Amino acid sequence: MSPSTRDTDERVRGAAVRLFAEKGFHGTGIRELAEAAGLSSASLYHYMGTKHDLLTEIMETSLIRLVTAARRLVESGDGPAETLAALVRMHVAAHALRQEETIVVDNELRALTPERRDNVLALRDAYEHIWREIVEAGCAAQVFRVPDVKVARLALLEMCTGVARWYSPRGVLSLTEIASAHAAMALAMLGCTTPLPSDDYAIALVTEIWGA
Amino acid sequence: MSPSTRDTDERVRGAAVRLFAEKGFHGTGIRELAEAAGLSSASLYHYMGTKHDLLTEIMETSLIRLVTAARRLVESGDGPAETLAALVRMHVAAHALRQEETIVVDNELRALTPERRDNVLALRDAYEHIWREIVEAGCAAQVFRVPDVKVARLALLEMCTGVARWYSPRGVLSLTEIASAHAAMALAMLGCTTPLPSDDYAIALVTEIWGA
Amino acid sequence: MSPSTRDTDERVRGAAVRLFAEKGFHGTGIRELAEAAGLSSASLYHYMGTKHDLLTEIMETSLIRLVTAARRLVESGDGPAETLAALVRMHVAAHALRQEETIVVDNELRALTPERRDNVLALRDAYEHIWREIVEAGCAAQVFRVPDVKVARLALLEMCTGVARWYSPRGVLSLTEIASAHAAMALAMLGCTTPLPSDDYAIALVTEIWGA
Amino acid sequence: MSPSTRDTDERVRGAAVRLFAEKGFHGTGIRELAEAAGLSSASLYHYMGTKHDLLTEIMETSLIRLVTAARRLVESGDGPAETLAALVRMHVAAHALRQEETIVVDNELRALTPERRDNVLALRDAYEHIWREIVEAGCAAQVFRVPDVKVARLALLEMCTGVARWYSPRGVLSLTEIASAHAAMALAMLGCTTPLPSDDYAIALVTEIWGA
DNA sequence: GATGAATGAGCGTTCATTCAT
DNA sequence: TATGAATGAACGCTCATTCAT
Repeated sequence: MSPSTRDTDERVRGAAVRLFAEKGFHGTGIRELAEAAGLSSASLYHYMGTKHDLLTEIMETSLIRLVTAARRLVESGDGPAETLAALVRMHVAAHALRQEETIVVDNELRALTPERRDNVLALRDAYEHIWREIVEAGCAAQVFRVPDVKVARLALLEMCTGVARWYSPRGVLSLTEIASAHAAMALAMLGCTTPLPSDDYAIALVTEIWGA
Repeated sequence: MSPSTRDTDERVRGAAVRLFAEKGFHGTGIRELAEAAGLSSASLYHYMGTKHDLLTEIMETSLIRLVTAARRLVESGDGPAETLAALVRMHVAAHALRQEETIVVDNELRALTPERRDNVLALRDAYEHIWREIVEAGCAAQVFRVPDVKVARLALLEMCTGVARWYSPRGVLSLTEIASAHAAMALAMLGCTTPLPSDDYAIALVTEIWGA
Repeated sequence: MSPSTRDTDERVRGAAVRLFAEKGFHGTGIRELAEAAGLSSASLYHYMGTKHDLLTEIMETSLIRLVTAARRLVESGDGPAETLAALVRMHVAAHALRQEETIVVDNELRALTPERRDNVLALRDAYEHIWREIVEAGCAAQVFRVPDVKVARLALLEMCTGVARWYSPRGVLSLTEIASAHAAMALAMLGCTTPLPSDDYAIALVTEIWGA
Repeated sequence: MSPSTRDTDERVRGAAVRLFAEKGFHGTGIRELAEAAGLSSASLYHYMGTKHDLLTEIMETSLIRLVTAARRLVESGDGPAETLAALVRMHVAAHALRQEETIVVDNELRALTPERRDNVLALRDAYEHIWREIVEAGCAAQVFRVPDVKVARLALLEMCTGVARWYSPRGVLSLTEIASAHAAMALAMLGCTTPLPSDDYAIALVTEIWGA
């Protein structure tokens, strides 16, 4: 596979991510995608299977990276509070830096065929499972105090995922500031008032795993 | 207009809300919509303008109701903490009880033509403006303490809106419990530790405005 | 049949004539027709059979009137030149005063089903037969001198029929002047230089047969 | 563009000209057109823009050719009588040899959108302007004597255009004979008795400009 | 590797017409 | 007499995909 082939592969993938995020899977036509990738619609099929395959690949890659990052943080984590803060920072950074991919993951589950949806859902469940264990561990250790463990976890994830829906790289706050604010609010939500030192490791992990 | 006409109107609207929420606007075909409403695709056009008109109406109605409810709560609110808790309860209740409509509002902005999107965005901005004023008032009065006012407001809304994405009427927690948990977490996020009495007024308001 | 029924009948017919002339039979929708007649599309069907029936009736009525008028002129005619001039005046007057109906007759033959087209063609042939007999009689009597009898007849009719395509009641020339000019040119075309007195009988006949 | 592409282009155009002439623009369906061109309805769209675009192109091409031919004749014309005879021969030949295209031009103006109609009308006006100048020049030079200049011009054009409505290549008269008959009648109509030599240049010009 | 040509299926929408009220 | 409601069929057009070159 020549370098230019890989370039084209990435142009196609990039165009798909952008368009699927902007217009949705069903709202994006194959010709539109081809034009955005600088190819004819027939040529597109040298670089992908079907439109559905492309979507599936995007979603799976994105979720695998999230799971990978989360596992790394959990393995090297100190206590529940520190680990949860790291997860929040990582999740926020990923949803800000890879806004389009994560939006696709969040919005286009419904566009998948049942079989493929199951695969993707398994990945998403694996990711959420990591969060659940931390939240539950923190509650068990009475580091966290919440009205309801499950509701807290879901609310936490929705809050952090939402960053992808409003983040702009041109905003006044830096990504580090936004991530720290979320970490602080997350711990506050969980009734944990211990102040934590700022730490950019989780953000660095995102850039490592997703690429520059 | 006979009663059966209004019934059919509502069947069409109901089918649209359900399908648009489930499959997305672009993922829902006119014939599918017609079948769900128990009509031929031609008959559908007695009860709606275009498919776009139907989407627009759904989104606008939903947002107008949210704005109406929010204004009522703000007008009758005591202080920032009490008002914010009421807003949270109302928003959560609306997103749980009217899950499908609110999902459509959240996901299908991009399916609107620019002109109509502007209208809908103006409504959404009006709604968010109400939240902003409460959050800012609470911060000014030092009832709330947050890392960043804007980030806090956005995170809060994402957290509460997210209920529409996971709520199930068959869950173990009652809606009141979920709403209260969110109110408590919201205030915790905002650094406000004063305990608030539970209050079902905001939820009752939702059922009043949206109908049983 | 009440007077108002006849009024409505005529409103429907009038709207059809106008719209079929302006937009063509296939270019005119039944709802458009209903709106122009001030009725709902369902009510339209109290005043007509099908859209095709309406077209057929318009065309047949128009051609029957042309045949009637032509026969009256031929029966009371003096010689070929006088009779031909009268036919020209009548034809021009009918195509100016009943511009829309005659345009429909000329343009919409193709929209008829074969069976109905045959009926209408028989009427048209009857009308053209009258012209043919006059032209041929004039040639036989050496009152007319033309390069080719058939070509002359066809050219004559096209010239006179064309009036419906350009006549405007707001033009500077009166209908009498236009009719006389055509009569003069027709005779000139036929190589007949005898000057003829102007005579408004043929025009009066048109207003008599077609109504005011 | 391969030869077969051009062939298909012409098959599509040819089918459109034939069907639009026979059944009218609104009376011709896309599937009917596709079948006549030997393609699927989807493939049709490789060879045309919209159905309207196709109609517009047919009408504009036809009118541009008429204008081109007329200008060539006027530039090389001797006097008003000779030039007018040449115009008549050319117009008649074009309307006989390109019967279908000219019928489309004459009948389908109303099917165009206002903007496109304006373009086409400008071309038609340019063509009619050429005729007007010749008729007026002949009248000014007292070569022609007519009841009314404008009426004469309109009648002349209608007579000659009408050829498209009745000409058949299987008729007993040759095209040259028909064209000459019209030239003679036209001059007679205009009160011009000078006999003119027959001349096939105008007809040759038509076959040159329109193709064999 | 790249694409013009091709298409069956389906899109959202409108058609002329019928019928119960 | 009048019309809302209803529909099967068709409208013009685009879809994702394939394949020969």
